[in-house]
Amino acid sequence: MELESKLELVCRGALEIVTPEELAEKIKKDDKTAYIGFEPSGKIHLGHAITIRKMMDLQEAGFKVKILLADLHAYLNGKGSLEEIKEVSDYNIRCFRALGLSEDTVFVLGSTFQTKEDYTYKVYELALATTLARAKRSMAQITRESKDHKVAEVIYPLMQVVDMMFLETDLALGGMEQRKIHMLARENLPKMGYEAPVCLHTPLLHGTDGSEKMSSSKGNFIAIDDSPEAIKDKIKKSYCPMGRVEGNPIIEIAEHFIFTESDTLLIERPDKFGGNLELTQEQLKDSYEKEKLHPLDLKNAVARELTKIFKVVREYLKDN
RNA sequence: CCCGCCUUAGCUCAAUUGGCAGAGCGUCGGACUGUAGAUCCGAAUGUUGCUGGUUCAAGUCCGGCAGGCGGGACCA
Repeated sequence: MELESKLELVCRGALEIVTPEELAEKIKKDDKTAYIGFEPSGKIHLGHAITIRKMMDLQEAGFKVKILLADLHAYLNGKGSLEEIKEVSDYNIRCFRALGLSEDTVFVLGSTFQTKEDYTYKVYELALATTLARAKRSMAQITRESKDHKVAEVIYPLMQVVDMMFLETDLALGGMEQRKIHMLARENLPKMGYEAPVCLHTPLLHGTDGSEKMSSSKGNFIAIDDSPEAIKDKIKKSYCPMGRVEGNPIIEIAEHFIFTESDTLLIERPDKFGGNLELTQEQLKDSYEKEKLHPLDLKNAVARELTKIFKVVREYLKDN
């Protein structure tokens, strides 16, 4: 693949790359590794899927992909006992594979290396270099909601920074909520003798309730293995203001999952509402904004396509 | 280690001298919209942190334990 097209592929849909210049250099390397970490979660949803798809782009561009099942991080974030978390992580690996990552994807369970002596010393070293305020700030969008803040909360970002070093990361991928931790990494890894990774941030998907972020804890997600009925039901219940494209979860789903696979979306609607339409992404946004496309018609079309797109995922998970 | 205050619905908090455990938010359902939301109705929700006691009767009083917050003490 040409360098230019690799770059284009990697950057497609990214909200931010720190920095594009460094990426252009990294991408020339023969051996290059991209990493992302996930706290094991009971449900893998569309938000996760956006980053996994980006990882697939990176694989195509020649990156070796490492997925961290951050069991200790989940533990530090109060998600349950280590044993429960490990169990969920096996399910998560199946989900990630189902989404289409290649066979040579490396899955790493965090606790297998995060308790090693040299790792621990690096965490301490970073702990000494990082102010409390900075560590807390980096966790603002990640920490489980609670007013009783635990020390665990500030250990978490430090470990994440050290992870990048131990996983020999050239590129760290994450949603925008990861950016403050990533910046902490870029600032401090060089001080510890490790070249800072390029950071690539994907947009966050709004929750089906219209809130800032889709997250399993808030129950405002569509899971990648939701049944067609559940998908339809959740989309029907979703926040979707007439004429408003900005922050509209249904429009976002169309953008990220439908128009990435096909150029147009078929809107089926009764003749009395204008009959069927076939729209490109631009046309869809335009008609929606002008209120020429009704939210319900949009929802029906999105639910139909989303069900189709995730059929292979549901089937993979049934058989594996 | 000691002292004080706190712990009630998913969340924030009420509950008189001990007398049927409530509200707001959220959730769910209905109405209204050709979606959702907003709005208007309606409903559900509890081992009152755990435990022992006093009492006809304990969220409330007494003891113990746990967790949280604040202070004190210890620092040869």
